Amino acid sequence: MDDRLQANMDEYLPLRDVVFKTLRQEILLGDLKPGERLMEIHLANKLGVSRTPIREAIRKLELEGLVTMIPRRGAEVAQITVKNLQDVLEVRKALDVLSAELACDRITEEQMTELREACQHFEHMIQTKDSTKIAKADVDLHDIITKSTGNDKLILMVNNLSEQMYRYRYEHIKDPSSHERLIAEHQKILSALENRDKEAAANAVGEHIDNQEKAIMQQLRE
Amino acid sequence: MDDRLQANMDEYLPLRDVVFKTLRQEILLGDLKPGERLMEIHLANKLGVSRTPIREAIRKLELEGLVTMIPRRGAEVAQITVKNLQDVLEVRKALDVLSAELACDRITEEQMTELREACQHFEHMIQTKDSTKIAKADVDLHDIITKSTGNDKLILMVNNLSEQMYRYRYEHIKDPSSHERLIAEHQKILSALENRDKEAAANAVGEHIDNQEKAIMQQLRE
DNA sequence: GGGATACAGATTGTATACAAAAAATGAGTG
DNA sequence: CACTCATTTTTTGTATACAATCTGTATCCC
Repeated sequence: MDDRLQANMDEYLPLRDVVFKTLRQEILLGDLKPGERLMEIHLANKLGVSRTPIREAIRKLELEGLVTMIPRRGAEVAQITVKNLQDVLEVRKALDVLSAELACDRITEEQMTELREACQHFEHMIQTKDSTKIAKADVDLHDIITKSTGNDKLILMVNNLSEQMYRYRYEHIKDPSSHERLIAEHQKILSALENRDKEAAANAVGEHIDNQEKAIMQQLRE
Repeated sequence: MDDRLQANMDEYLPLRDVVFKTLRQEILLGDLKPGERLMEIHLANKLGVSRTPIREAIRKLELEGLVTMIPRRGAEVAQITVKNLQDVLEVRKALDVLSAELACDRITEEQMTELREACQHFEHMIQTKDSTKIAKADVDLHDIITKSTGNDKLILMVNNLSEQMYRYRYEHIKDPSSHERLIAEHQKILSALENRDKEAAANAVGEHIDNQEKAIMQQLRE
């Protein structure tokens, strides 16, 4: 019926995973708004599947913290409070700093090259003024650093934490006044990694997150 | 108004959550061994429920990294490798250090008292030589510190990470030769928090985890 | 004997049916 | 008019049914 869901038959994906990714995307992009109820039959009809895959997807979203379960009332998109965001950012800062420190020790020359390219690519995307592209370039850049630690658990957790802030960070990136600062901060991180200077890397990443926090909090006051 | 009614209703737990907790416990305690297949009908019969709650529980365990999914073959208990444990410990160390630092700023006098009591209780439990009790006392003690940060996300993540090592830590605690060292380390952490000395606290917790890592790795070589 | 193949059983993936609870509605009463 | 209580509807929670497919085994052919 809805072949949108079975796009590539080559690689089989259970419907629950398709639904999971779809719903997560919609939440992160703000398509589904905080507090909005996720009703199973409704979603099932909308996506052209039965309730079973929907429910299994919701279980994952629940553990990821993207939806809140109310017993016998179902799921709703998690309400993100200021306190909540601060908590997430506090943890994320610690883990991103850890990433940077580990990366100093472990990043390969190949990955360094990749990182330099990603930095340049980011600057190009800034010039396009296309927020979606800028956001993607930013994510890609940070992914390279995280991946270079080789710590799978860390990669998983940092990704998860980052995702929780996508909707806000996206708005933040829209603001052109921050663009120059972002480029400078990336540059700082890059050169710290090039010198394999853990302390500098930790400081640079720390500041980067602090600024991000300020921007998000500023934006939340509206 | 009907807050009391709701409070009474809170005792209800969906079967999926019961199953989730049960399976997780069995995995963490080593009752279900790494590589073991989790077959839905079998588990459903064993726990006296249908496949539906089992499947939903497995989806959560999957996201938590406790089971691995093989498409169209089902779930199996995640194989824990040395690399895997090192990854978890690396992250955990960063978060426990963060906890200690935040606790220095935020712990209340009441919680400090609680912590002192927990320390004494731990020493008493050591004397009983009952590993289960010692393990519980140890968890309680660390929980107080984590909770005192007031960071809900941090609390959640540290708990999750700790749980991943329960099976190994338990064996570690059985070894009486480590008991004196554990007491000394707890004492060190306690006094650092008493003096609200972030650096000392961070160091003490860092060493604590390092030693734990050594013990677990030692034990894994058998 | 070795290997390909077809069939049977087991197991997951998905849909649907049924039960139980919560929310919404509406009628009756003070 | 407000308020309560019963009834209906909606929605979740759980169980079961059906379909797809993977695995193992036995058989047949070379």
